[in-house]
Amino acid sequence: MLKHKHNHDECIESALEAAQKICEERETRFTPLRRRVLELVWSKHQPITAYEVLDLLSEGQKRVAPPTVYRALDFLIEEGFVHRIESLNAFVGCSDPAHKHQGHFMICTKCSNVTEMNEKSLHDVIKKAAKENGYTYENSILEIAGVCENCRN
Amino acid sequence: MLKHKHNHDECIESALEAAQKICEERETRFTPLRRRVLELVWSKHQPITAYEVLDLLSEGQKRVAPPTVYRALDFLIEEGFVHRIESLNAFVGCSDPAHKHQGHFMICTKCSNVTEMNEKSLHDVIKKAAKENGYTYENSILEIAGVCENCRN
DNA sequence: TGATGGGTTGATATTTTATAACAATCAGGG
DNA sequence: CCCTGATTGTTATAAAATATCAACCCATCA
Ligand SMILES: [Zn+2]
Ligand SMILES: [Zn+2]
Ligand SMILES: [Zn+2]
Ligand SMILES: [Zn+2]
Repeated sequence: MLKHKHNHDECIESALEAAQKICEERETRFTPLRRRVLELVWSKHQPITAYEVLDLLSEGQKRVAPPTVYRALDFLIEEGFVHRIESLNAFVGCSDPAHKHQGHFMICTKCSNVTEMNEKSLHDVIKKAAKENGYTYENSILEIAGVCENCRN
Repeated sequence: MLKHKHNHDECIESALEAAQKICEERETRFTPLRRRVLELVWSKHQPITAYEVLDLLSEGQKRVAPPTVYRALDFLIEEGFVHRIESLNAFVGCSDPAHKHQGHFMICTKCSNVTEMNEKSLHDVIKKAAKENGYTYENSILEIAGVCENCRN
């Protein structure tokens, strides 16, 4: 269950438009394939595996091969339009692609919905912890498993 | 490079003894296989993959099959003697097996050494963030990538 | 024009990581 | 000893990701 009902088509559309715009700014190539893969990642509005993307991408045409999908995903991750959820081997669209970052997520163990946290304070605490332990911070993944509000009711 | 030089044999030995003791308390079975796998996980004192464990375990005897290793690792993770590092598909011995928890790690991108953080404050901040976002906290993984003190020099 | 070169995609094969399913063995209680 | 449940062995397969090389696209410029 999604946290809030919303027009998901619009939601996808705005993600695609944002990506397009950012790529123009950065002069990187938002090719039809990359656009289509980003659309498919958003289509589920939940974590989606590379092979699920592959299946969707292959519908109504010759089956594509894994590298096609992985390369597109690599690009989208590199640009910050998609995050990889390590604990699920799955991918999810970024809720704030304008600002490059690694994602901090909460994952509902009942419904599999994922919420991205864009909280600077949390980010700062993590950076600080790294520093205190003598590490020069590069990036981090945080994946919290729990039960979401909807699923508790 | 390890942060501090130490007698690694002793280090392994004490991890094994601690595990043995905990299993006696819990009345779970610390079989020779499970003991051996835990020993191998500790032997590297760095994240080790399941198949590396498999190779080591197979030395000087008939090659064991993957399920043998994965089942032992499952047990050790369940008991809290080993953590899985999601971003590396690898496993590492827990530095504080007496208190069950999921691990929070820093991973050096130069030397691959891993430091486990057993900081309650960090744990509390993460729990708090989950609560604020409407989630009932179950557990979490945190994996910070950075450069360790040794590797900066 | 058409050669050149970088970036992208296609295609084939393989590697790496993990699990399913069932048989054999072991350890403890009656 | 026999039964039972847990553990381990064995075979096969699934799932996730990558290596490699060929084909294609397209902008630049000789
Ligand atoms: Zn994001
Ligand atoms: Zn839920
Ligand atoms: Zn630990
Ligand atoms: Zn290092």
